[in-house]
Amino acid sequence: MSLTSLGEPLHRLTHAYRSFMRSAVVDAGIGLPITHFRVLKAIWKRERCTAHFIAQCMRRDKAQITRVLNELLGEGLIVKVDNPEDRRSQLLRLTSDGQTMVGRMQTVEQIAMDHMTRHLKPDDVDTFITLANVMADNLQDAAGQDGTINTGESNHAKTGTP
Amino acid sequence: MSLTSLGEPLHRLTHAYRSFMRSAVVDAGIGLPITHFRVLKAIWKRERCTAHFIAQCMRRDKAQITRVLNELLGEGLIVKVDNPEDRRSQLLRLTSDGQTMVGRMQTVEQIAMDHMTRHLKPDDVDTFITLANVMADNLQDAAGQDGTINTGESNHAKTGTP
DNA sequence: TCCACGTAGTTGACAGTATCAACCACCCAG
DNA sequence: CTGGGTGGTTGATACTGTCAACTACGTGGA
Repeated sequence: MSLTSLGEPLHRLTHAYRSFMRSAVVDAGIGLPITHFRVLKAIWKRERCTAHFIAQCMRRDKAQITRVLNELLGEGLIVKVDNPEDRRSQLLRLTSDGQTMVGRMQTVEQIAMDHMTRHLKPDDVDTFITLANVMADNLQDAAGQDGTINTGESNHAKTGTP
Repeated sequence: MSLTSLGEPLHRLTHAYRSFMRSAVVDAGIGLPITHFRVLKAIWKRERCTAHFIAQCMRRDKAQITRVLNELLGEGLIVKVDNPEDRRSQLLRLTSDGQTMVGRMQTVEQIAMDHMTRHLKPDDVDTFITLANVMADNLQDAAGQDGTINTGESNHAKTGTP
């Protein structure tokens, strides 16, 4: 039965993670969905961040990004400022509320990570991350052949802070 | 900052996997969402399977399971038969169409797995599965405790499939 | 210059996934 | 029989993901 035994553990882990994060976030009195936080974090990490960049690095539809950004805007967590290099786009920046929010969310995420990796050695966590990235690259590579996204760079969003 | 870098690779892999599977399924001319397949597979694997069992083993809300089952029923992929041991529930069984569908879907899933684990040693895949299961267990353990998350450990009913 | 084409972002529509709460029918212990 | 627990259904709602059409702007070539 080991044929398909990769998908199920992956679903299980993802579901457990999302579920844990969601309730932890609610417990912390934060009314922010996970995706919103991820977008917020991307803006926080990236100076000169545009909606396009977020859509690319998260491999999400730009439509979804637009909507998330509008909600973050409505919550006063970010602002858009004109991009002097391209009038079609705006640069995204955190407000001070946004910065505070990132801090709070990261605390929550840290707690989740601590629970998640309990009894695991840092080495194991590292291995996991590496394997996950390799697999994601493999899949995106394979999907790319079918005529999907291919904008210049190949896949190494190694979570760096450029 | 590498402490919190577990969530992103996980999201990335999950998204890539779901995305790949979705389009592969569509390419194969199968109009069945992933969740439906997972439920179907659970029924296929489990003799004497009930909705409750599926909800438990997938950790999903029973409401969602009900709806998925109704759609599978509508597609003629499963049937419900009275459970002689409990008149509240019905046993779920695949029709021959359902069996065929499981076969087709598994072919697709196998292709996804092959792509996903390209360049990886079987050992690596094994390690990944083990780590994913440990983390999922950790999170479910932690979520099992109530609200405020701050316990050592007192409960470790691994409920596991080794 | 002007045009055609590409790109950044927006909007609408919809499918799929997840969760909560109320509810019915049944099971079981007392 | 009665009351509390359980399996399943239904309604409501929110989150996530995707496609297509559209606006406004950027760029390269005639």
